[in-house]
Amino acid sequence: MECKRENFEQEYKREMMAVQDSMDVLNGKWKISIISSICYYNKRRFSDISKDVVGISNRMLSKELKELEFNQLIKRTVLETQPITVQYELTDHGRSLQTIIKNLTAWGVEHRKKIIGN
Amino acid sequence: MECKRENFEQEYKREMMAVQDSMDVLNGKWKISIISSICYYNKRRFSDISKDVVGISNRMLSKELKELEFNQLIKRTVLETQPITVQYELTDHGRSLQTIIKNLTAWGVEHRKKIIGN
DNA sequence: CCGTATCCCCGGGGATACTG
DNA sequence: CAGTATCCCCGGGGATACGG
Repeated sequence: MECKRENFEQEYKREMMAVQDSMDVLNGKWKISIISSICYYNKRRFSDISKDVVGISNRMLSKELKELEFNQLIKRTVLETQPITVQYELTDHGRSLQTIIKNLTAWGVEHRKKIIGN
Repeated sequence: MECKRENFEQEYKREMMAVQDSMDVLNGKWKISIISSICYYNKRRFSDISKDVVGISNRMLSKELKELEFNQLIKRTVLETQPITVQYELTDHGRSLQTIIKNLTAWGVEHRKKIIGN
């Protein structure tokens, strides 16, 4: 009994930590939107993402993309066109967020219905 | 064809908006952790959550709880004990985040394996 | 086209102390 | 116990301009 309680607590601590790990990667005003954009189109260029994610500045897009690349969620490819273009795509690891994004989308729709109204 | 393209774009815009709606509610350093805590225990008091969510201050906990209540994710109940205690629990709407939290937990575990190491 | 460099500001959030 | 009230600071993030 006492033992079970301890396992319960430990298991809980682990889960909390895991959730935090996820949020650390996904936090920031734009991350999820950027991933969504790339995910939706499979491959997407800097300027395209910039248009998709309404309101984001070059500075922030660049910064967020770097972090996502650092966390191995996306892959950056320079295309030797003239002028140079850069393509971003999800890695397998990044693609594994698809379920979460879908759920967030669905939940957002429900939330709007219920709370935001209209 | 042209028409299909337009539908595609429109659908995409909608999904982006929905994701943003979700993130607007869930953003902030502590929200998901707080929800996780309440979700895991079903009912949870202020001081308990304060212990669960390591590092959070009274000020922030209070603020985040208010926002969650405003967005109808949690329900606040004052118990007429001596001294007064306050109980928080998820609403149906809040509980509908359970899937997302589970996915985030699972993803966090994978991410730690893959990137953070150990 | 794809960023970087600067400058600047606001508010998220920490620390601490205090009340019903 | 469950918050408020203050004070304060840092860095997230906007705007603009510039470089390869």
